[in-house]
Amino acid sequence: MDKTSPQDVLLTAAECAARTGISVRTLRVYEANGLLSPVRSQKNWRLYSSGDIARLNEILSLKQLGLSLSAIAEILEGRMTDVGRLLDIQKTILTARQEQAERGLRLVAQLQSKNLAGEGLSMGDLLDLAKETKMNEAADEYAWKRYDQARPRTEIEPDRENLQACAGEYRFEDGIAIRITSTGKALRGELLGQPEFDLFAEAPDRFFLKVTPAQFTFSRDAEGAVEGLVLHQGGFEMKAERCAEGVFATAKAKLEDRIRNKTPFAGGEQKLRRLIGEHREGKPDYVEMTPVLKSLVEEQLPVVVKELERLGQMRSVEFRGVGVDGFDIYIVEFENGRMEWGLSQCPDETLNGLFMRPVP
DNA sequence: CTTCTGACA
DNA sequence: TGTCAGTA
Repeated sequence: MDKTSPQDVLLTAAECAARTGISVRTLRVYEANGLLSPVRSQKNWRLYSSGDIARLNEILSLKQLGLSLSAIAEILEGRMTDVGRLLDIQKTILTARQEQAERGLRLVAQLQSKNLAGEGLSMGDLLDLAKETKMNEAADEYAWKRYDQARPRTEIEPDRENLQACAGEYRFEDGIAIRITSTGKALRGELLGQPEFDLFAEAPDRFFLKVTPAQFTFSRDAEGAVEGLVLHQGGFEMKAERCAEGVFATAKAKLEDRIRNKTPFAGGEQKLRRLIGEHREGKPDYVEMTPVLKSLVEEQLPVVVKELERLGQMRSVEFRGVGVDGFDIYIVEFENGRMEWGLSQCPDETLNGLFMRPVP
């Protein structure tokens, strides 16, 4: 079922695990449940093809929706049409919601009787109730988006005129510019500081990337002119509006200047020192971060906190230069070692990138 | 040094 | 799902 062409890159179990953020053990479990079937090397090592990775992404998305491994196996293996698959997933989501509503109702009944008995309700009771009634909708929606963004897609023949209409420059709400060009047969996209990528059509105004699970939808105004786009990635949807030609080139030139002249973001070092301090406390300030970065930071926080604990007091912070991707690179010395930190920010100064790694 | 299987928590 | 033993 999985395509494995000769030139396909094959990942070992550990590499695959690292890339997808799950453990080798988990990969084995999925395989045992018939969800994955990587090829084996002569040494009997598992080798994961890009097809396996795609399938794994789909499995992980379905799992986020709360489906059991056996349910996922059924969906993936049965010759379920797309419609059948969607109905199945919707059913799972709605069932979960129903169960949650029932839990909420039980809680309400409990609190009502407590109230009637004149016992008075505590703040904790009310908070429980609020949590039970409100919380999960956002989580469901996020899980659904992640699934929809990660599912396999089918390419269609793009319409020439449509490609031309989509081409142009756009700016996201945080000020980041993106350039879309038409080759006549397909679209290419370029985000500042990142390699260009191809966009494949799956619908007239909807395109997807093959290198990573992400899609673009283009929107039109009343006259039918393309006025904006939405980037769907990582469970998020980021809107951008068409902007003047040349904005991208200007931003690119500015980045190249920063790289050449080793110019850090204004106030970058102070910001970094503050961030490291906050990470040490396990309480980063998310206010000045884009939503995407926030979720990334939240995800890696436990690991970072542990690492900072090991490293001890911060000794010094030294700016090294600007990377090709626009990240300011700093070397941070600690009592027990050193780390490299990188940060990048949008034109409006919100933080949109942060990475850290230990260096020898 | 890494992966594999199987077992147990 | 983490971890351990005993191998290949």
